[in-house]
Amino acid sequence: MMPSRNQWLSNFSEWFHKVIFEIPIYDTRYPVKGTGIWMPYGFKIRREVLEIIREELIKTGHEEVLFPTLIPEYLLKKEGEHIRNFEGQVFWITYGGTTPLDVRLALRPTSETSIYPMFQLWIKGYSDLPVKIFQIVNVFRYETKATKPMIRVREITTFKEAHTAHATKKEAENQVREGVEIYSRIFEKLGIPFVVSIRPRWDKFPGAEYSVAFDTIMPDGKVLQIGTVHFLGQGFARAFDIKYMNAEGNYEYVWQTCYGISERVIAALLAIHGDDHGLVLPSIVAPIQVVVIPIVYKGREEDIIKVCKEVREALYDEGLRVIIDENREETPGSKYFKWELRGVPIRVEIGPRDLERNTVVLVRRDTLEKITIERKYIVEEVKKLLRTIDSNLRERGKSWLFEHIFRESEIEKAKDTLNSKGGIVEIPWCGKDSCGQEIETKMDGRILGVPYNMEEKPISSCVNCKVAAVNWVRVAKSY
RNA sequence: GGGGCCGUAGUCUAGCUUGGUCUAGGAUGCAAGCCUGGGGCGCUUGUGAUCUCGGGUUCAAAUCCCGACGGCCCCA
Repeated sequence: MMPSRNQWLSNFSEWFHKVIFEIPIYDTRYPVKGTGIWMPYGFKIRREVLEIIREELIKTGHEEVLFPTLIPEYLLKKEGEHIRNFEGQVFWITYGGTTPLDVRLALRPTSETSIYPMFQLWIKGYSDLPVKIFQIVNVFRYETKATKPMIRVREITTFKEAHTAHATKKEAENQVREGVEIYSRIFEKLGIPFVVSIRPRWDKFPGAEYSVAFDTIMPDGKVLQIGTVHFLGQGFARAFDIKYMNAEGNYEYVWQTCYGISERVIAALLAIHGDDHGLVLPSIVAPIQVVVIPIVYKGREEDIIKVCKEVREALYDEGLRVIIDENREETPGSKYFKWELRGVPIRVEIGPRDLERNTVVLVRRDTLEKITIERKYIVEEVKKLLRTIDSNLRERGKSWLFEHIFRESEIEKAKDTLNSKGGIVEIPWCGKDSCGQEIETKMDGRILGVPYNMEEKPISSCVNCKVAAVNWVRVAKSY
């Protein structure tokens, strides 16, 4: 029996709330708008995700650091475009105890303006470059729209931001490409399908020359931005006077990039693989990869528990995260629901029938398919099945995404498609900002940007102005 | 930025329009016991809400009014 996806599909918001509350993963009842508590199970998933992110960054030469949360007002205001876009959403500390502060302190909305003054001190010569650092911190944004757990929050608890500085423009542009590759690998590992777009000028990161963004499609058809990579050029370097001495003995501004991922990636991870029974977790991030459930009948308790423990040991010795749910007060059926809700990839059932035949029953979470195997093959079978489940999830995620990307060459049809099917609609675009913004209004959607790394160009004309189109552009309803 | 809706045990919810019958009903959860045990079993008993907070109207407020806080939706 394949698990249904009716509620997941038609009432995603409710599904998401219910799942994160009941497991629990994240408690939204804390009385400050837009904040929440990572509960133990959620925290474990978060930690596994962060480990993947760390690993990919460290592997590519990034070093982890930690900057202060507070930014003095004069630093936050150094880069004009940056502050103009953020000032509406900055939380300010204006008092120290009962004393009004002479210099107001901002709770960082992002860390460029706290990190780059230090770059100015650290970078003197060519040999100090490139700098590639990252930190995983909380940042604060006074969101005025309705908040949503993990997706739109006022305290972003899990903000991984990488910052780099380079001697040449070319190097920095290569770094943007590396950033995109790193993020692609991370999402691939998590089985999260994505598209990469170059954000339109009016939607780039404030202070950047251009921004590349990763988007995924949620069950309700709305698009969620799950990662961004920004080419900063020399704008911040000029504002913060970050210079190095080149071979000719002249000072030159560095070229910079930055890129970020937040807990939205966790929201996407939970959402994309889920179904009406709850979460379905890829084994790489599952806090529990295998749960052993004894089917205990009177008089056979000890035998069954003994075999369960042997199975647990065997799997544990292979480095798997495995537990036995020994609770005697709860029926097996109730346990099935409990662990399915939590997305445990494999359930092992062992009852009297299995004892007699030296078998065990494996149940895979993604399809709920039951497989009876000989007990002696448990380790190989479980490992194999975990790989199968992971790749199945990844493929299902990709199919979901591709099934929700449409192409239209006429604006009314594009709007209809977007409204009826959701997802992403690709349309031919002349490339002009004014046309782009008219398209957003006419389609009642948001332009995600033009596809990153897509060679193919449209042959038809711009959906809005009918001038020859230069690019496909992606439009979607977004979070 | 503009407009609208909502807030009752841990959770979901009835009651609010037409103030009094509410000592606030139900489900779920939780606790204890019996019974079960290969898909949320059943039964018994118990537990839990100064009706989000503050102010106002009234003889009387969960119910009407104002504000704050929190949640949700729509439009730009």
